[in-house]
Amino acid sequence: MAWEIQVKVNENLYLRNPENSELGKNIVNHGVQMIDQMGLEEFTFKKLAARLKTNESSIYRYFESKHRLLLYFFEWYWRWMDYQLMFNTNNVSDPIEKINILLHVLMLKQDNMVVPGELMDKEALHRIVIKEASKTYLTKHVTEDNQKQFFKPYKDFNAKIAEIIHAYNPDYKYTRSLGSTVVEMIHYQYFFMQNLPSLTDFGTSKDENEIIAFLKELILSCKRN
Amino acid sequence: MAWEIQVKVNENLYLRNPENSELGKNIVNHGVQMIDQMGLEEFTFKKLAARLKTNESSIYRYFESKHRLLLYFFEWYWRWMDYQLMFNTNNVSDPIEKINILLHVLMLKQDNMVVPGELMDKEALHRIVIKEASKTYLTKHVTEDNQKQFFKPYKDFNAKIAEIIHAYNPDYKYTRSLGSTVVEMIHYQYFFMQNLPSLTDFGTSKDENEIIAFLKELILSCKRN
DNA sequence: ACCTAATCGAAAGTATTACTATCATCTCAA
DNA sequence: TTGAGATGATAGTAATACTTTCGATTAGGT
Repeated sequence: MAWEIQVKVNENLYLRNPENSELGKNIVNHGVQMIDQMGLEEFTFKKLAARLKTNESSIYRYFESKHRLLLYFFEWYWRWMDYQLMFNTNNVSDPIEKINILLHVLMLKQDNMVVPGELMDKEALHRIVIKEASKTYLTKHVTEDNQKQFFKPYKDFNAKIAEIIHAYNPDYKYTRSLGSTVVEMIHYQYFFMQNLPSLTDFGTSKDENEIIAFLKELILSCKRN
Repeated sequence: MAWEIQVKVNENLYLRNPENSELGKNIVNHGVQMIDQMGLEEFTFKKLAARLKTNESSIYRYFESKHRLLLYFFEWYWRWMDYQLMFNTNNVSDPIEKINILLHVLMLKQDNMVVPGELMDKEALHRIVIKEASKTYLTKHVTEDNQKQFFKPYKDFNAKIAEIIHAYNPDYKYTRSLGSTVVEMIHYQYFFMQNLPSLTDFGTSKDENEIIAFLKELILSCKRN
């Protein structure tokens, strides 16, 4: 093929690069499927090994723990998101249109860049990020993991949101906090809408577009007139 | 004493009411301390039993699992918050002042109602809620737990926030979602400020009052002029 | 074709967790 | 004084989250 886009993940997250072997690719792809289906707590390397008809120890040769595998997905997701945002906002100069695109990218409602040969199930990954991502940093070793740069893609993505908000609203003081609010809330409002609907205004419609509308209005209305 | 205020927790959360015995009270009070100090994942009933110089099995007679104990704290916290909000907004009619009080209550910066004989460490509990609360509902059995009404106090508190927002801004369509955004974000922004500061605008000052200012402005600016 | 290193799978082992079950003791209220 | 309820000690279970060892297979370089 004439070109290729590759998501490059922090090397410290794995022991052996899963991209470089069939087994590695299977671990990642089936890992996403399984965590999506059974939830992070039920998921074990033993079960994954059984599904791949291999041995637990083989998986441990790629990832030193379940937590690192989750961090791998988390990194992968935000690097991919970063690319999607860059791609979809290319040649767009209107700040409001950029905000609009941002929200659609975050909700996985953009035109997906199809990468040839790419096996990662983006929808399953998106569901994992919604439900499990906060478990990557709500731990007692956040600081350590942060020093190892495991949250860098997430923080970089946030910085880009802050920039977009700044372009729309240069006098606003809380661009970073509003940015992280939007990212977290696009996931939480979705989760609440599905599971604890009275915490949202979308319990009846269960329409993701309403979440986008809510957050868009939230960002736009922060501008003083 | 002439009066007493008691936080009443859903009976399905415990096997034996911990309020009714010394051991029960110790489980609850030392449980809060330990989870605060070592984090939820490190905390076990065995360690708690060792600290109380009792046996694991005795603790299991009060709470059928660690998760239920966490839910107990979560319920307790939101019922107590509910009382604090009611108490502190009593006789206040100005909507903006109510919003202000709400944010200070949520940040534990209100005048604390001191309940005589009350042992629960509110500051430790508050830290637990910041760091561990989302783990109560980001599970595969949310729906079950929700049916058992375990999230009722949290949802009730949210409904009150929605009312307060509505009183200030009657035309606003997203009162519930904005309410849950504010509650979640007062905790997340605090956590980010301490642990992943680049996700906020408060990394340098580390000042909780700035979080309150950010959220206050966020709520107030949603009103159309 | 041959050697070597890397990779893999199988099996077993370890420490810990999250419980459950049994039983003896202790206390306190009728 | 009797007996119900609460407690404490011990033991046991199934599962998790790994680690270690070892032998077989495979792949790459000369």
